[in-house]
Amino acid sequence: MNIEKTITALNNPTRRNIIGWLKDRSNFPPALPEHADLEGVCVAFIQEKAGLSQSTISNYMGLLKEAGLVSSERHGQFTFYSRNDDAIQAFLSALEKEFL
Amino acid sequence: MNIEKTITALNNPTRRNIIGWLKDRSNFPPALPEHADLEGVCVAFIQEKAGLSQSTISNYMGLLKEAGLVSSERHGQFTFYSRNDDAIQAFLSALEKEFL
DNA sequence: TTCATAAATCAGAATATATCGATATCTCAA
DNA sequence: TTGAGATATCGATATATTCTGATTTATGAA
Repeated sequence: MNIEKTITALNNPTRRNIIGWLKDRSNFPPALPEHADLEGVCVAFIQEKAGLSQSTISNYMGLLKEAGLVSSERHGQFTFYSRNDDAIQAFLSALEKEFL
Repeated sequence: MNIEKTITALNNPTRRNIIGWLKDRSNFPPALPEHADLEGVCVAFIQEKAGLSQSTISNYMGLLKEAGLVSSERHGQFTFYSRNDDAIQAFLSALEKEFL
């Protein structure tokens, strides 16, 4: 848990939104039938929801992943990103410890 | 509680340290006798502890105050800053609500 | 009223972040 | 093996942040 990197990753409204959206798969279009059993959401769906360019979202997902807030799995041409609940919890605990 | 402004204020190690230091008055030199009954710590003490310039610390305290994380009281030529525990708690709760 | 001190504000240089379009890489399918 | 689609990476520009020293603005004391 790198608190510096994590705060920086979350210091952006779109990236915070992405973390929020990923709480619930139904925030995105239904997965293709062949992806029905996979965790996570592909970049294109996140991009569409965020309304920013593909390169920006790819970059954002990289930052969130670097910070440990999401994980990714590649399946074919798709990369599926999902929340890393434990890391998010750990971050909040670290903040409490530092500030309270 | 402006989560954007607050995260930005905390997205800096020195500013996070300041919030931490202000938990305990004994992190700073003893107050002058004529200030013994006042809350908070003067800018000069914070500056010395942080090891950054006066203008930087004054600016940082302004950001923290803008974000509601500290309050200030002027007494004579001195400005005393103290933690705003409620706001810090509210921020952590807001983060939890947004992310968990 | 004038001086010294504490803090705030200003102007500026260096670095980081946001965001894009273009290009490169990877993988499936024809 | 070629083409198309999904991501990732690159290069660039605009904006924001960090941090400084210099200046300005209080304020208390001589």
